[in-house]
Amino acid sequence: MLYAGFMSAAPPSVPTPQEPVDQPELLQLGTALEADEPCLRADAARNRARLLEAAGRLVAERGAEAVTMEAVAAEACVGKGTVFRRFGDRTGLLTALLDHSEKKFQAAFLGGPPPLGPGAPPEERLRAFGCAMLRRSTDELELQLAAEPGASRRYVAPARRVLRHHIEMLLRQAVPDADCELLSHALMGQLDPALVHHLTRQCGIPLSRLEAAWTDLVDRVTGEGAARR
Amino acid sequence: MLYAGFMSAAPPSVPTPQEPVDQPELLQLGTALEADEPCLRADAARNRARLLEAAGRLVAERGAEAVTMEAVAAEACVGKGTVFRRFGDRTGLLTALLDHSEKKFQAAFLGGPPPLGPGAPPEERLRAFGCAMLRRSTDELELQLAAEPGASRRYVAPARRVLRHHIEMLLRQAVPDADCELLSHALMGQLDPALVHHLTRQCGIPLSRLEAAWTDLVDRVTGEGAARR
DNA sequence: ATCTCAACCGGACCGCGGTCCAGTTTTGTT
DNA sequence: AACAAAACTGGACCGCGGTCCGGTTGAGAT
Repeated sequence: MLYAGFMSAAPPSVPTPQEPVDQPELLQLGTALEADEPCLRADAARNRARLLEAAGRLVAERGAEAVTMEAVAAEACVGKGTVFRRFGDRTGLLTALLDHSEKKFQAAFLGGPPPLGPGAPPEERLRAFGCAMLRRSTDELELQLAAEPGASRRYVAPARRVLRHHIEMLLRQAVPDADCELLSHALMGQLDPALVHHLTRQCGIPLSRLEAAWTDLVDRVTGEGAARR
Repeated sequence: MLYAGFMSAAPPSVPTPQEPVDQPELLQLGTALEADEPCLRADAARNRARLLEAAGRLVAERGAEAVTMEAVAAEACVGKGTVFRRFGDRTGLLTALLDHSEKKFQAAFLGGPPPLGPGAPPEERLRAFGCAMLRRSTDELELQLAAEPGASRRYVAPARRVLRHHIEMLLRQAVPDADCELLSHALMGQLDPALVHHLTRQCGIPLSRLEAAWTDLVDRVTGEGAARR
């Protein structure tokens, strides 16, 4: 009765019981920090805990690459499907493993004491933020890397090396006193095809704006912009 | 020898008859541009051509994601093993597909006419280089993306978004007149865990240098460095 | 206590990337 | 022309990520 003449709106909408994958919800400043799982059934919550623990054990004992979905399932005495239902995919599982330190870090720069948290001038906060992230990266690096497929190969691709090297050379001419090798990586970041795809296709940003941002970045880095501003 | 130390430095080096995978050799300025394959046996060369052609056909007809190793092999009437022997892995195959335009691009900024090629001041060459790369990316984007596994997800990861957004906010305070959204991506590039791993673990660069480079980058971008230099 | 239904579970199943090796073809040598 | 070594070939095989679905179980309503 409820749905008399109502169905026309609903698309094909299979009776999928709504993706239950728990997103690592982006912080909720001020709310209780430990109310993680939305409203999980008892057994589901128990399995989730088991799975995370098992995954942690695996990465501790045999390295991050041993964290295979099947292995985790077996280690937790749980079906394979359960792992996927809970975490969506491998990346989701690894991300969940990182979630705790992630939240701590977010809390630190969002509400913690200066210079990381609010209260210091923005430039100083930026400097502190970068250093904090660098240190954090070196700690949980293995997981961080495993969570992103193909991450370890990215900076070894020959093509990329040539391009970066060219930027580095030009930088050496333009700003001889800088650490051009490292600086070139920052510039490369702005030209990453994946980024370009994301910005233009998914965010709808026109190419012209990307170009403008690039020239602006070059100006700032080479110090040419200082005169103009 | 060109690629010594590329693929994770062959460890125990089994009696494998030397990886015959043909690297997209990094440019050889001045040599013949069409002597691509090093010294391939006749049938091997023929199969290689067949494979590339088949792959091209597939990507043209059914998109880059249809370029499966098995599909390419079948389309070229060739065994699966042959594809892997020739190109190493999927990435290698896609890379080889991109190789032609890659070489053209390299030639353009290495030896072509200014402002891309030599002859113009470095700042101008940098600007031209970026714009050229941006345009190139938008063209062969699909392949470029497919060649790097997980590339399309990278910039959608929630954690990354939060971090980038924080940088963006700080930038807005520090340099209100800039395109902070785009600028933040460049800064993020310098903090990418994969990059940190590559620089510290594979290149042996100490963390302190990364930190120094980061603060220097912040100074340059916020214009604070101008006063200091 | 019982009923009902949505949520959950497990594991069979699929496709793909990647490896391996027995057999075949090419090339250089005598 | 005949031969041997080297290089190449193809397809069976493996492991893993991801999907699917029939059966089960927990939680609220009566």
